[in-house]
Amino acid sequence: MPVQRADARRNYARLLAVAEQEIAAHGADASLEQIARLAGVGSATVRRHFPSRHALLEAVFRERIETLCAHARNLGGRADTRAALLEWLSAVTASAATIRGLAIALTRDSAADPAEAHEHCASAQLTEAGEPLVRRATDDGALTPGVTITDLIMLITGIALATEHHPDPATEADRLLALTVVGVSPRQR
Amino acid sequence: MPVQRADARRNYARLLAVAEQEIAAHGADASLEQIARLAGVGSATVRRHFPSRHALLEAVFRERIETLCAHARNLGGRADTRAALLEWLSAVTASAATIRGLAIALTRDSAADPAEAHEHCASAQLTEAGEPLVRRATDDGALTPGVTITDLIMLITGIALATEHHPDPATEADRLLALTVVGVSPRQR
DNA sequence: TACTATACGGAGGGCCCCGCCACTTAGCAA
DNA sequence: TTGCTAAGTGGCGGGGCCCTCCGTATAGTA
Repeated sequence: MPVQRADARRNYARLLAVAEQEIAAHGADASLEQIARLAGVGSATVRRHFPSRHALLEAVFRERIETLCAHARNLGGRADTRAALLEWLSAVTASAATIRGLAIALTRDSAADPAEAHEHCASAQLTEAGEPLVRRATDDGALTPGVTITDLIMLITGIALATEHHPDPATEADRLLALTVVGVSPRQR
Repeated sequence: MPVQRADARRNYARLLAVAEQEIAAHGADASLEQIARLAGVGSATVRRHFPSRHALLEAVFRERIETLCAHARNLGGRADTRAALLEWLSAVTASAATIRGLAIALTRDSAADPAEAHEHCASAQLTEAGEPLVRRATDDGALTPGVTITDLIMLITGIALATEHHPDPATEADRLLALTVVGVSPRQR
């Protein structure tokens, strides 16, 4: 008994590819019907493979999220825990600011259907992957006490959302992240 | 020759009142038709008074923005320039996080029709009002060099957007603002 | 009171999301 | 190879929203 029929898998793959382009072109609320049209399938098929818009976003960004998680894991052994955390935060910021729709997806799955499988949603994955970096940095005294991984991810998604309409989102987002890291107030005392 | 007919003024006022409620209830992309229905006017009338959704948002938030600008002006005389700036930033954050749709409106008018009157748009007004506070704080060495009023407003709108779906947006936003002010890295040296 | 520019509302077209259901077809078994 | 069956598909209809156009009503004036 095949888990999924061959044509279904084919359609899934085509839809994912088309969706990626459409979302890159028109943002997180690209037309699902347009995606179906470009993929050469009926609109019901989109809905069958991706029950909600959020599910589609999740699927489209899955690889990218996993790459970021892997990056975090690779940085886990670094001696300089502060540098490791900052490098990862910078990478996440770059992705969130560059890949259209990602930031919105991250904010939205915080408040999606509560019944849904929230274990594997993008923001949960990122949180889980980044947590060790934060903990190690905190233990080293390289992080302001009380700062959590959730705080950091929220700040990053916020920065990405705010810079979305900027001429050069990536640069601006990185700039704002840098400000956030050192703080707006100059180091005193 | 009256600038505007009495019935037009009446409809404008009713629409504004209804729109405020609807936007508070359903966010920045509340249905314009629903607003028209609740106000008891045709949908074309909404469009006549507010050519774009952005124009409607601008009108709805106008008073609040002006209040914030007045607040900034009142703080202009404070001796403690750092405290003055921080108080204002906190006030802006509170508004952006509390009033649904305001943050989105702020990000959107950065990238609205370029031909439109961008002189009086909400973000421009806030920028203009906050600039003196930033300048004075910078002169006092109470602000990290290079930080502009534009940066700060972008950070605040970002924080507001990211905390929108949080159970307690106001508290969370204030918390993130505090982090941003002191910086994620602890003061060193 | 009569007139006119101003403002109004509804109809119609286009696009989209969503759910339903009859039909096709992939993959298995004889 | 040939049927069989359930998984998978696509189109259709309903409802909603946005937007534009155009005939009509009315506020304000002469």
